[in-house]
Amino acid sequence: MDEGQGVALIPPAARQARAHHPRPSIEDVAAAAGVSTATVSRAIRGLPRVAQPTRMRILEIAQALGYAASASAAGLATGRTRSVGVVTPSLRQPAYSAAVEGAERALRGRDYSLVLLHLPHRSASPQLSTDLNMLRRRVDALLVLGADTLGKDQIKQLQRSGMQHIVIGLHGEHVDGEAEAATTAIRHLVQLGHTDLAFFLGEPGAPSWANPQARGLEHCTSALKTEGIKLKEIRIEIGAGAIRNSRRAFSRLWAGPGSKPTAIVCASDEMALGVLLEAAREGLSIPEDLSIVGMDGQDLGESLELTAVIQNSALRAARGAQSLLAALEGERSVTYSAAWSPELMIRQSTARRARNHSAAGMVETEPGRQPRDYG
Amino acid sequence: MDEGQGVALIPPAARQARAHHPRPSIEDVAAAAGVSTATVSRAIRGLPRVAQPTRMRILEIAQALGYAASASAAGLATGRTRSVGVVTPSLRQPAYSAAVEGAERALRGRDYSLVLLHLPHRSASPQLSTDLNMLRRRVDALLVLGADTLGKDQIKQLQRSGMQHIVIGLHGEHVDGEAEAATTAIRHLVQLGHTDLAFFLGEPGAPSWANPQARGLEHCTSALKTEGIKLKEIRIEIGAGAIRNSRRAFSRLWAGPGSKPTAIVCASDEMALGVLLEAAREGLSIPEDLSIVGMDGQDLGESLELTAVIQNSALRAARGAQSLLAALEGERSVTYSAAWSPELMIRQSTARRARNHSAAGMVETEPGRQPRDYG
DNA sequence: ATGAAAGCGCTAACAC
DNA sequence: GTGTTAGCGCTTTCAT
Repeated sequence: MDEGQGVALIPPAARQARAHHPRPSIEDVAAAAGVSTATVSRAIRGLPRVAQPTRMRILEIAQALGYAASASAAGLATGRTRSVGVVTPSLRQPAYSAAVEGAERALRGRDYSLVLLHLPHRSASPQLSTDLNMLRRRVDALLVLGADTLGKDQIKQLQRSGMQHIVIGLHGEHVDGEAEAATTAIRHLVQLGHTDLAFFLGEPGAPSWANPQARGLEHCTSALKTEGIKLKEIRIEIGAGAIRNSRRAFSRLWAGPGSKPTAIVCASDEMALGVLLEAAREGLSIPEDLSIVGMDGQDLGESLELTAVIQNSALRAARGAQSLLAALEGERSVTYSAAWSPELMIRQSTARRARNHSAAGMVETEPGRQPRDYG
Repeated sequence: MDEGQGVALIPPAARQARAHHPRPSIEDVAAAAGVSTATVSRAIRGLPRVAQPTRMRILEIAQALGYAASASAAGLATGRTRSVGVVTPSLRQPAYSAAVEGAERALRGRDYSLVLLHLPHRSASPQLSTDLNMLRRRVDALLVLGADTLGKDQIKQLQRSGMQHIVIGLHGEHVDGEAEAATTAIRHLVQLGHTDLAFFLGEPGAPSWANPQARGLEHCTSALKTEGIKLKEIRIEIGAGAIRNSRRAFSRLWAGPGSKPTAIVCASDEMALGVLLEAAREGLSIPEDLSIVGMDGQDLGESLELTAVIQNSALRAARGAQSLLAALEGERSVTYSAAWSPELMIRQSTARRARNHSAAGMVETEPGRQPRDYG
């Protein structure tokens, strides 16, 4: 790090220029063009009541002067900032960073800018409210990523404030996204003929998307039991330890007595990776000997060619942003919360259950099916 | 997706309220407190010339009214927006998202907000300049992530505009970050006694940090040769195909004739993962049979307990942001570019070369060393 | 098609 | 310690 004595790249002349804040104002442009500021304003924003030649001249001059309207002044005059706040609990988790990317794209496409607020812990701290409040006067609307990012009270506060907002990923009264995702994954495997499954999921109390412990899942599992399908639930620490822990859990599972599952659902791609590594070590072929379904399935899942229940959070966030903008421009209210509907992305890590699957894995490949180059 | 007919969670009453934009202004607060707006302004911003009881009263009233100063109005009055723009080429790559996180933290800690600009392709398109220009009037300073994010002309333009900015990750005249990182990694392995190395790196022309093809690296490699150390360079597609490709490359390498390297440097954690998977399949123990060094080494590398050359980009970005703020508040100029100094993070994937290491791997473990639970 | 003028909500001198 | 006042740079009627 050498910020302190970092190389100053600008020549003294430019430095001078900056020191005097020589940013041209709309008046400068108006004067240079010999018109009023009102005309310049219309011309630059592409509003109608300007003669074509006049407009051209103004645009040229503005360009030459390097003029751009001050966001503050425009904002004060119009009452709108042309920016929306995006609050996310994480930037490292692919689902969230993808969502932020999606939102950014949607917003920038409409000439809105995105103010990022990173709220790692969903606490009801006064600090948090302060941060939200700061945002409130800075942006026209709020896109909240993650159902648990804001507490109920904060959501209420938002609603009271009358600020337009959308919460992406909320599992509300009607839909439980997590359970739905888990169900989707399990259904896929059952359809492939698997009757002995393991489910690697988060510890009870784990936050957000990695924790499919909702009653929807319990419905699903009890339904399974009546069909004679075994589903062993294995709780894994999520987050940084997910890979290590799922490796360990898989080893234990495989070394243990009793029948081995022919398919595993993992609540995150990291867990799936752990299973993949350990399975490679055991000499198992994926998906011939063992089917694996991931969740979240963005970058890592894609690279690993993992069949996964994906969130397409980028698209969802983009849509959310679009709704927000539509509401802003159309004056209508969209203050609402959207539920997450997961999609199943079938890739290379699941296959129909081998007919004569032994308890220990290590079975001949189904005829006609190429072994994958998985470990 | 159901934004269109999404559940509106606010009751009609609140909806009414919003419709009338009932945001209190500073005058409302002043009136309610029986003071002037100037006093309110001072009180709220914590400026000195306000009596303690007055301040308390004002703060209370402001709180009760849900007042927060309009950023636009304040910005127009002060000439500063209290926000800085962060431009990043990516949010998915851990190094960048970590950097954004770091910057956000630093900025929010100082009550600045962060406006995000995502510029995936470093093109000289007019669109890009437009976007940059938009930002210019919206933020007080710019933090540019990535050496290649902006083209030379755009940097020049920035400099001319006099906007405060810092570029993080630039390998300038003096330091070549990539080569330095590669050198660091290689040196580590050589010190562990390895004399036969492979280097998985990006294709020529690959962007930014994953492409250590600078002349610094060539210096390093030629130096190695004179020491009798073999370094086989293997070019791998980076990005989405990195894992798959490095698996393939490793298989080929291992199946091929001749001596096998005892250590591998990977230009990204994804490549390292590919190697890890394939090594597990070959029955190799890491690091006993094979040492692996990753690069970028944030989340994935950490989870895999990979020895890696890390960028600590979060810290770097935070420092950059701090410098920017210091400059903004102190009026001094910091327009400069910072170079990246990589650090070696020694974790579990490298070990001293086994004494009687066979060409094929599969060697007894060094006495006294626990085999890792790697695949 | 263009211009004059009245703010938008806040801050910062300056006066008291 | 507190109030008065003059803008900040733009948008937006309303005239012309």
